[in-house]
Amino acid sequence: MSATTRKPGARDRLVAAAERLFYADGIHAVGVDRLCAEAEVSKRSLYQHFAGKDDVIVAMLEARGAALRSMGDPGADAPPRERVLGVFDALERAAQDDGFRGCPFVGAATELKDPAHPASVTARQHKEALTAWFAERAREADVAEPDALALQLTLLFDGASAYAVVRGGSTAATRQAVGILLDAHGA
Amino acid sequence: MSATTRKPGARDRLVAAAERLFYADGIHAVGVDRLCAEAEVSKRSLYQHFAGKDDVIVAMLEARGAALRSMGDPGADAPPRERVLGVFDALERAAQDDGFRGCPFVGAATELKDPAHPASVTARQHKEALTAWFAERAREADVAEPDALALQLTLLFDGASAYAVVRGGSTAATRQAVGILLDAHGA
DNA sequence: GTCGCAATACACCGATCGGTGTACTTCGAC
DNA sequence: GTCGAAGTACACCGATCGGTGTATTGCGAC
Repeated sequence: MSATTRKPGARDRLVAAAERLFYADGIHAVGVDRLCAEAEVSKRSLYQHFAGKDDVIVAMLEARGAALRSMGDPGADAPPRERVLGVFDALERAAQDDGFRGCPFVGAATELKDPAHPASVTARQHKEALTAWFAERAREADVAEPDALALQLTLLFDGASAYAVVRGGSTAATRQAVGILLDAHGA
Repeated sequence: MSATTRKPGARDRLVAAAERLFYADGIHAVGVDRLCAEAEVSKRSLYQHFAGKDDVIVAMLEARGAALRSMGDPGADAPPRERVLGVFDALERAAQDDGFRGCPFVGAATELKDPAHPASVTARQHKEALTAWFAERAREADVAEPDALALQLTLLFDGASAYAVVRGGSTAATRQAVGILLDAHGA
């Protein structure tokens, strides 16, 4: 028990339920009643912990972000190229699952539409963090244009996510494209 | 007035309103009341032309598809490489608009979640058509692996769309990546 | 033991959801 | 002139939406 939070409690269960339900069925499709029921938390408690549904969405994305940060990373001692490929391997693995619904951040921003929504801001920050992580690996590999390569890898990442959502599963063409870009940039 | 349709009528106005509203605010966020109001069509008429809201969604995607088919295509007499780049130029132009909300097909499939939903099927078909179009251009350019290249171009297309939605605008890295892939495949 | 906080149960709010029933108007074809 | 199809107006349905008010309970700290 930390100094700020005395109990593990209801808030965490709400966030966990939000991660599951919002991802599986969509943010608009899940009402607060169902969310509370699934979390086994009273509606009143929800509004003691959060300002409203929008606030729950943000908390859910932040929890997702923390969990996803080091998704398929083999570790800092591995060569940068392997670490980059590890991320795409993890995505490919996740995309095989029937329950895969794409990147939750892109999904939230897409469904919310409003770029000024707090959750859209969180989504933007997460994507920028992913690109920055790619750029660090590119610099470690002494790439001439690390930022351009990082952006392109992010495009492929989100493109592969969209592919999985719309068509199901994954394609070997993704990994090939990653290799081509890496080679072209001299990584 | 054609032989099949005697009047321009209410159905077209509903589809047009659906294209605008569903794209701008999201499918779940727009109710049938608002849809009818915006189309200046009575609610009763909607249910005389469509089986339900889901049916309107499908019709809206089909209309979008027909409009988008030859989006930025300079024409069949242009070299295949230019025609491919033309599509990405059109996307880049569209992404500059403040109202850009990504590919409507990916957006619909993302928001609907259910892959069995008729609209999800329509979305899948449209994406497959785009990939097939890329593959035709690749074959015209005598590429060794036309299907792989076509898939990769589709990944970049959807990745760039997601980029615009989450971060706003477009990036020059997209066009560079298209060039790299085209070169690597010998197009 | 008792105080205070976290959490609960549950009724309730106005608004909106997708969808329907019924009666009326408009208008072109014949 | 009349008939049928297309469209409109509007009330209505049960369900659900996000959110609140009120009263009660379980439980650890002191």
